[in-house]
Amino acid sequence: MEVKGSSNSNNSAVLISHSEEEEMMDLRRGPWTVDEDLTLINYIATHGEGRWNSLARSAGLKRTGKSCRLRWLNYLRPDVRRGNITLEEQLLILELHTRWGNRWSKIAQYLPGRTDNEIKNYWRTRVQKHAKQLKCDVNSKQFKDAMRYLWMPRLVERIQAAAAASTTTTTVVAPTNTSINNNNNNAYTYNNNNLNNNFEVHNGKMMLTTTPPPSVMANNDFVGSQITTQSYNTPENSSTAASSDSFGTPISDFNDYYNSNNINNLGDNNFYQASQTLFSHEQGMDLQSMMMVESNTPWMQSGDTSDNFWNVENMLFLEQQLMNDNM
DNA sequence: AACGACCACAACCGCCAACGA
DNA sequence: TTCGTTGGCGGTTGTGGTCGT
Repeated sequence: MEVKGSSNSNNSAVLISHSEEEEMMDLRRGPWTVDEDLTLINYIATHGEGRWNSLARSAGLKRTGKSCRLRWLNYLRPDVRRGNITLEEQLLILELHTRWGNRWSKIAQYLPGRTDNEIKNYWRTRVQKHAKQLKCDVNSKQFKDAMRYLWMPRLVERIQAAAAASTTTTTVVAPTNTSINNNNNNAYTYNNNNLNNNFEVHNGKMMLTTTPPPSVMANNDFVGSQITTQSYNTPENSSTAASSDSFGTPISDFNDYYNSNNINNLGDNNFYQASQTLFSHEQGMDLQSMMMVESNTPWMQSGDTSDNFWNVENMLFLEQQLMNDNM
């Protein structure tokens, strides 16, 4: 596995002096080297973390305390989970972002092993990209509606499908009228208002439950002896049966968003059709006009168009969803 | 093969709040 | 109360990899 940002075994981290202090101390900047990583890991294993400025000096690292802290928290910590954002995690991110906005650290608290930086990057590179493609603001109601009524049900559907493929007992319900109960630091319960099904996410794994969620470890104290090797980018937990990226990949993946049987009866539509329709609705167009506009829009005519059909029933359904949402 | 565009993500920056002297 | 230090947060940038032409 590659080591992004720290794979430079040739000590190629740039020596750049930005401030006088840095110049005096000959502080390093840029990618961390393996040696630096090992130094930091070993020092923390022995002395613990905190007091990062003095830690950096004591460890002999020519880095700012801030840089050490970030390197540790975002990359070197043993409980950092690396690899693809799973479907469950995507769902959580979407849900939590609708609640808290760009409170990345807060969101990260609910995704064990994921860092705020990782979630932030995920949001910026993938979610915002699609908002841009839809020519709307990522914080707009339209986009949030698209997430809520299109992406999230689809995510649940895919999680359900994946779960069904691996087990035959898990049942997950669409979170179209959901609430999240923060039972503890790392577990959630999605309560569907219409049905009595709950699913919970524990340590990044979604499960149907009828019992209170188990307590999840609150702290990840790192206690141990000297570490001599580092398992970079271990894909542990990074890829499950449901770990494919439902909307992180290019448009083609979106296009099949509603091509399969859909719990919300929105089948036979691709994501962009649905989204664009949603936006048109928000802008006050009538359904017939929307259909005519949509059928002539370039994005509808390009790519996977075999299933491009946005029928009145589905649009009425979506409209009903919006009305319910506004009540 | 070469090149440019795009993507993903590590790392950095600036700001701010908390805290202790 | 003031000031310096520290840690945390959200935003931004830099860079290597990938993909399409």
